[in-house]
Amino acid sequence: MLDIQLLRSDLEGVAARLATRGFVLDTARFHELEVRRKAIQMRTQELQSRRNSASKLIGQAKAKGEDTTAIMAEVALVGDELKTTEVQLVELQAELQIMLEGLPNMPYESVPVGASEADNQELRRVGSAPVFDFAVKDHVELGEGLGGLDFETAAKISGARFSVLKGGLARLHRALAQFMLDTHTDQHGYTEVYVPYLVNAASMRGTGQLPKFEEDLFRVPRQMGEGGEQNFYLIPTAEVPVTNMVRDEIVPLEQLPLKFVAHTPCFRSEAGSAGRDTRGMIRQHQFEKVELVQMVHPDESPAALEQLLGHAEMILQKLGLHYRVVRLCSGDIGFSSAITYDIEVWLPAQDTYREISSCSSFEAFQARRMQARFRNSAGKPELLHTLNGSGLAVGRTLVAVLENYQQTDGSIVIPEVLRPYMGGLEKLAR
RNA sequence: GGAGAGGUGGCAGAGUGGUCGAAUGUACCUGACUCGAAAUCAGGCGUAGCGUUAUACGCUACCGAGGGUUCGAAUCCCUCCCUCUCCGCCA
Repeated sequence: MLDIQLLRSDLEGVAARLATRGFVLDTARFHELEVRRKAIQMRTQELQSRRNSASKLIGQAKAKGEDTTAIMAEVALVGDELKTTEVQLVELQAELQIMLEGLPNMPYESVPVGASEADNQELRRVGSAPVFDFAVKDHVELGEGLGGLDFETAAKISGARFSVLKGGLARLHRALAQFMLDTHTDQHGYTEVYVPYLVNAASMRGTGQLPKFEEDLFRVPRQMGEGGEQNFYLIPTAEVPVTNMVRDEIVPLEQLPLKFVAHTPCFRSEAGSAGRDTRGMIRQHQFEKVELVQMVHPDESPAALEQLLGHAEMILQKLGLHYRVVRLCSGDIGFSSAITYDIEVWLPAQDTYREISSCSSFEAFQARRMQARFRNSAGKPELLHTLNGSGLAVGRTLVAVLENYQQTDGSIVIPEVLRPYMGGLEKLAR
């Protein structure tokens, strides 16, 4: 959520910055709502003030045993008008709130202006693509050849966009997650957290998935007492539960920065992506991710994003995988993001780079929604900055390892850093 | 699933229809005393919105959440959520 004060003081400036990401801010409507809100709020508060002082007088008069009919008749009139204006005020503020929650974050100045993926900026390539002297297979062929990847059984159990892993492949998948967690906790200073996979609507609202993107989520209806109904949502990323740990909190200054890492499953309905990446494990309804989350002092967030990006990159470097870092353009960054770097890993079978991590700074956008604050050096509560990034998407990393470490006979050489997690095994073969 | 207790400022904890944004204690800040500290004494000390661009002033809202009664609600009524204790069941 953007700061409403900023919209009030520099509406055109905000509109201009949102325009760079293809969002049209209805400035006339905002202005109109604000004018009405201001008038009604002032009137309401004036009436409340009169009612309060009159009520106080009634109390005093009654204590002395005096007659109060005249003043009570007067305050009744105030009460009648107040009933109307209070309702109007609530409605107006709700309208403003809906409008405000529908506004995406403003991109940083450094974010290249562009309309789509095609305008993203490649920053660097790290490592080099492996050279094969045979026809490479993709991860589906490799996995099925090893007898460890089974989409048919997954389809029977659940449906499309699910997978079953078996044997060495299942273990390799687990090894990757363990390796990532250990690296981030031991070497990068993150605290591991275990969090709920079902969260309430307030948490989804806090990180920006709700109200706008409900169709991307799996909703789990839940009967509450006396016909009440309240939904749980399956998390689409650990970002949601982990970032919401600080919702409605005031963190002491000396505890900053907070750095958390969590390994969780992620659930996405993939509405609107029918027909995209239907083959293999690239785009699933359920996948595992190791997520890095930081809550930092506002002054520190640009540097923290660079560090966080480096932490994610380190995993690929240790795994010996070739990748590139891309700065997303204004038209391609996510709703809540002010700046996003994607890490794209080389997939030889597709002869292309595919996203394996997305690292973003949200500035105070999420913190404002969540009322996540810290106590600054003046002792006053101030909004935190939140950041997160995948470190990394486990399923896609498995795909990358399979494809990049394949041998001519269809076996897979296990990257050295993973071998301790594989009982010393050096190679996956049928 | 059953029974009971409870949710109030950073923390503890009083308040059961009006003078309560809220006693008191504690923590914290300032000052006095002191060479300095401790102890003691005095004062201050919630969040947010609006007027208003303003750490100053005024007004408004906030006592788990939402609704209701009332001229007036932390306090009374209704619904829900959460926490704790005991019993039952259970990975």
